[in-house]
Amino acid sequence: MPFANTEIPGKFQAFLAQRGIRMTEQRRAILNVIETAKKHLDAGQILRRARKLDPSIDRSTVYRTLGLLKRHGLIDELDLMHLDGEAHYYERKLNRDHIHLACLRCGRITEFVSDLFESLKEQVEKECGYRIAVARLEIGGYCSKCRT
Amino acid sequence: MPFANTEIPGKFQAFLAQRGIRMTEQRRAILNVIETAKKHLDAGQILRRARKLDPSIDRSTVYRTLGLLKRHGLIDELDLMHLDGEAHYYERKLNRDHIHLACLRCGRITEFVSDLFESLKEQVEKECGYRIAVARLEIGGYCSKCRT
DNA sequence: ATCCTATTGCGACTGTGTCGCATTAAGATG
DNA sequence: CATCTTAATGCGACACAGTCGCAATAGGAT
Ligand SMILES: [Mn+2]
Ligand SMILES: [Mn+2]
Ligand SMILES: [Zn+2]
Ligand SMILES: [Zn+2]
Repeated sequence: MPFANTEIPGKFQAFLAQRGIRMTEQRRAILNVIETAKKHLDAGQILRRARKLDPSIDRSTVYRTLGLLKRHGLIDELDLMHLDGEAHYYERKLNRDHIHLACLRCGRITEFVSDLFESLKEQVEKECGYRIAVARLEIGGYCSKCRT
Repeated sequence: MPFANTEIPGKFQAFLAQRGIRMTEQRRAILNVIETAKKHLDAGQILRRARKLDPSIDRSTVYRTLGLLKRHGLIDELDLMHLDGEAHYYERKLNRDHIHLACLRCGRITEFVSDLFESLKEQVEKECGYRIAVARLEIGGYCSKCRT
């Protein structure tokens, strides 16, 4: 469940328009689904929801759109420890990065923001000489309720 | 390229024996491949290398053994940004966790150890109440040679 | 040497993600 | 508004990772 939506929906569309990327009926539907999602969705779930807005949308269009959004840094792709199958999960990128914790017993997903994480990324950029585009910290473990 | 091998090969076998897990010809081959690997390998690569030691080994045995090693916390599973296909990569777990950086242009993989990373994990355990089993920090970006 | 059962190979299967190609429709232009 | 260019789509076929049930095999305890 990505963080409270403090963003105005429609941001994606504005961003892409500014870069001269063509807006289609299908893209509008997919962007809408992702922007308003209250949890992490995989490609199949995105497809099903988008089809409620535009029933003609094809699976491959979803994948192509996810590729587009990834390339432009608008969404992040997650494994969430592949607790159920091999699909990847997507969420819109917000101002601030966050960490994902997945409980290996109950499957609960927790999000966490940390200044230490920001410092760590800075350290990596400096000491490894990388310019970071995506930073994914995913943790598998046992939540307070499931700890033995 | 996992870090310099300061570990004695055979550790896996000893560990599993101690837990009363049956050792087979096939498992010995697979463990050997993983323990002596000098870079991150995917399941297909592990299979091909293991077959040189025991040609009868089947794909499913590799996957089952990887599952076993994951469950016992002996190996880590990585995406490495899925730079080439959807396969996952494996490496033996060492004393110290490390971060993976993947260059989105040249594909180079860099490993990095950081105390900040250790502190961050401690913070997460405390503040989120999780007992961490696996912590994966994977970064996609541009290495010093590829930065525009 | 015998026995129990965990592990294996096999084969068939599921599901994710990709791609080429003919068709459609965005949106720029006049 | 009609025309035109070309990016984007739907479709179908595909590649490939990973899983599973089942009968046969072999570890290793006795
Ligand atoms: Mn993955
Ligand atoms: Mn590594
Ligand atoms: Zn839990
Ligand atoms: Zn590079």
